[in-house]
Amino acid sequence: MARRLHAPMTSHTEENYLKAIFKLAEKTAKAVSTNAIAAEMRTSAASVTDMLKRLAEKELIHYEKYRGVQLTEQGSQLATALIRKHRLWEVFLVDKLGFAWDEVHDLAEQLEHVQGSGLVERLDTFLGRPKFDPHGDPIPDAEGRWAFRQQVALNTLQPGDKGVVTGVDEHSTEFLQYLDQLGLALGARLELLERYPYDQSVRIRTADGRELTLSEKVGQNLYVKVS
Amino acid sequence: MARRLHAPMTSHTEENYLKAIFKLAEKTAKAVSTNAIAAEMRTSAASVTDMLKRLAEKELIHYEKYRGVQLTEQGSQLATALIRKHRLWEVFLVDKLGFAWDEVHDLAEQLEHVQGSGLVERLDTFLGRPKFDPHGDPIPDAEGRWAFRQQVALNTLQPGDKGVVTGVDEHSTEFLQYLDQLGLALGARLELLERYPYDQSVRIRTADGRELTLSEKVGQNLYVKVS
DNA sequence: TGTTGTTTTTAGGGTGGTCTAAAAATAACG
DNA sequence: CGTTATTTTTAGACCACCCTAAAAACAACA
Ligand SMILES: [Mn+2]
Ligand SMILES: [Mn+2]
Ligand SMILES: [Mn+2]
Ligand SMILES: [Mn+2]
Repeated sequence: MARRLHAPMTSHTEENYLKAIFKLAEKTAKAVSTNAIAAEMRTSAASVTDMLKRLAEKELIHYEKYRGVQLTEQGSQLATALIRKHRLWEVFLVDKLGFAWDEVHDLAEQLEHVQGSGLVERLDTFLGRPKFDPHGDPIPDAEGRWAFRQQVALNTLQPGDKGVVTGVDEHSTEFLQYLDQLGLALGARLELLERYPYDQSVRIRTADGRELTLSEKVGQNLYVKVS
Repeated sequence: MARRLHAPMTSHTEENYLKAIFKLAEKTAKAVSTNAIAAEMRTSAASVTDMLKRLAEKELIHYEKYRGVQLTEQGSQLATALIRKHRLWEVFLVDKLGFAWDEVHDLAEQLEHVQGSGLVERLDTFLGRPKFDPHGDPIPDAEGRWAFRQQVALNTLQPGDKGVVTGVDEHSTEFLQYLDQLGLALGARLELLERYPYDQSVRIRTADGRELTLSEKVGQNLYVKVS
């Protein structure tokens, strides 16, 4: 292709890989494995190896055969910028265009790759410099700094504890729509009434007085700030 | 590639070709030539021939070797939808994010390819269903219908004629910034004072009383609605 | 420590998109 | 109408990204 003139330095695909590696590195602390990336990207391990060579060539990751990968400073910055864009666009889609929180991921997945000077900062300003996206995930600022939110999984609360829903661990449409159905949106206040050790489910009361029983799965995937 | 599951039916590249063909077909009425497309896309004629085969295969164009191409109904609809998206995003960038009218083309060129059900219609609603983009170009509606605007090139006016700037034929940064410098934005009122046959330049008076002499080039590229 | 099972890489190939150079078809003109 | 100039297509190659199947490396464990 002779490296097209104004073509961006990193392709959509490369960016998606970087984001996946960043995400995996967050959870594991150790070097990220080829298989983990393949699972995250829903692609083959062979394709991943292929891409890892390219990313290493561009010095976006540290890569040693069979030893897994880590993002370089540059790669990390790129991934952070991408997450910033992704989450800002999600805020736009929900706050300005009126999409539901379970509808925006795929669109943001595309919008995050739009390149152009000033776009992100203008978008940020337009949205009122939000610190969290529609799923409660933090939005890094222009310098890559992350806001920290004091939150725990719902099923770590004890009976009598009160809290506010601040985020979700899962982002699937099924889970988010189920929460909608239960009337549990971001910001919802609740009190934990009882814990059932048998199946790790919990009983809660919402701000409007409804009592709900939530499975272990829901309790793990819902984050709350204890108040 | 085994036709990836959720991959869109048409690639970014194919969409850009369709748009280029649509644009060229508008001006020429005859079948669009390979060379014209190559020039418009800034690519080689060989690459164009290659792509024409693919587009014909997908029945987006009618293509006969050496005979040029025409969009099929389907291709035409796709191109129209793309132009709609492009221009709506331009409105967004200017009206909502505060970009200047000469800065938005490249960004819209990327944003127009974002796919997702409901996005365009929600964007349209959010923007107040605009009928024209920041350059005065008409935005087709969801059914592909175009608004018609009664406008002529500035240099067709006669002394004494008054008008309002409604659009531009050229979209280059240089031209648009020159207009900014002259204080000639969309909606600017003006009166043609005199025509100079020697070099086809014209003298005008703006709403705020300034008198300007505009070259033939500017006179050709500025559209006005006579009032 | 050798064998087995898992992970990762290589080998080989495919598609979409690009290019240059050469061949073929069409258009222009004397 | 034949020759020349132009346009268009083919030939052949390259890169990014993907795949499957086989080989190689590593990890686990008896
Ligand atoms: Mn993405
Ligand atoms: Mn999110
Ligand atoms: Mn485009
Ligand atoms: Mn425009």
